[in-house]
Amino acid sequence: MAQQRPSPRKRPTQGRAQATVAALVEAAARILEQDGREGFSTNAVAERAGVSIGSLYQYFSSKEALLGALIVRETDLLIAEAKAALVEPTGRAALATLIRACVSHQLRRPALARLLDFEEAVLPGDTETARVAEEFRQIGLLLFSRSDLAPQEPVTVVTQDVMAIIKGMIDAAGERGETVQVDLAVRVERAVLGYLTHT
Amino acid sequence: MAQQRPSPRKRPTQGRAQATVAALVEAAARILEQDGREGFSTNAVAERAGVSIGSLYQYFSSKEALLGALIVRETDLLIAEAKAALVEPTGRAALATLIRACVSHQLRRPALARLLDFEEAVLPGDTETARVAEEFRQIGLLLFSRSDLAPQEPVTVVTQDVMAIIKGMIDAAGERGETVQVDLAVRVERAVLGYLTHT
DNA sequence: ACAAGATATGAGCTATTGCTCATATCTTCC
DNA sequence: GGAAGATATGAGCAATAGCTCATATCTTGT
Repeated sequence: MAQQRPSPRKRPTQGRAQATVAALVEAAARILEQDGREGFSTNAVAERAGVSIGSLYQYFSSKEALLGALIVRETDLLIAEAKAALVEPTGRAALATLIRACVSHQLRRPALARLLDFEEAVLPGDTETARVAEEFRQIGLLLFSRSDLAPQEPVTVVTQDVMAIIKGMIDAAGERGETVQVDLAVRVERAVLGYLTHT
Repeated sequence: MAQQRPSPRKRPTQGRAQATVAALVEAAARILEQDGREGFSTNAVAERAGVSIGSLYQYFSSKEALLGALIVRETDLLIAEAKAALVEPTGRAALATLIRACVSHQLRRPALARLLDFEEAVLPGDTETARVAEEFRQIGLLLFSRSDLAPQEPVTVVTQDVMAIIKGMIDAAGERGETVQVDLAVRVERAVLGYLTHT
């Protein structure tokens, strides 16, 4: 949606609007990171973005819509990284890539990622957030359907469990300020492989 | 604190206050379960508890204090169940017991447990909530210090990771409405043992 | 230069929030 | 019965929330 690119310099006016929208979404992210949900008011977001509340409501129908847009922005980022896993030759390599994507995504902005994880589960799913959630789920499903990972349970269950393990370990690590990506990735990988192969 | 018991029938007045406090805490739980954080207002809690806001503020210095009391109540429940793990003969049995405690605690009131997990991490830790958090952590530490679990990393790291795996899988399961405790416990156990033994 | 659409503004509305306090009602003991 | 403390009440305050709308400014094509 934001990725459409009409011939450049053609309608610079549109650029202004886009910049405003981007500023608002980023302001929302920063406020959530620094002050948490309780500080997340539309007035605060607008001020932080350097625009008026009027402008905020010109682009977002409600506070929730703004939060939804932020979730979509972040999840799209994660999906882009995670897709690299799909082209790996072996299931194991694919898993490692997926985990690295998740780890790097989470440790980039730990507080934000954690908060959005929670909020995503609570928010009444609008169409866009549902889309990205599903898209990410599909990547997992595809991965764990690979025969060389030999899951012992239905793929859907395995996918849910593995995603939960990854998310759980990563959230906790980010929460206590862990920053070394490799260490964390190695441990998560061990946990997931352990889950997949333990008899 | 609430567990003190002066000779019964001696000061029944105290009983009234205790009942009010309990009603308030339980009302808070129910509101959080049904309406989430956004519906969690002190006025709403008081009304649901069948008392006035005045009474609420007689026993809780702030909204956060009330939330803290709820967290303490729930964590104490979990700790009571989890302590059974400490007397198990083998490390593996202890692990299974701990996991079953967590699973049963989580599936009893899934929405509440999930929300409090998150809130506990965000809330400015007062003394009591810090106490229960530490008490629970100690149980984990004791468990994973057992030689027959043979961890490959520092115990503190193992404890954090395993707790995160348990919490992550269990939260996700509760969120999507899973209700079969045994199934879930088995899978969590496999994940944890896999993490502990995978080379 | 000008019309017209796109974009931005912010005072201000209504509703609700967390919380206080003066007052009232219980409960106990003499 | 009545004093005294414990407990309960709820109207209401200051602050803030989400959000609207009449108005202003900017941008572009002609």
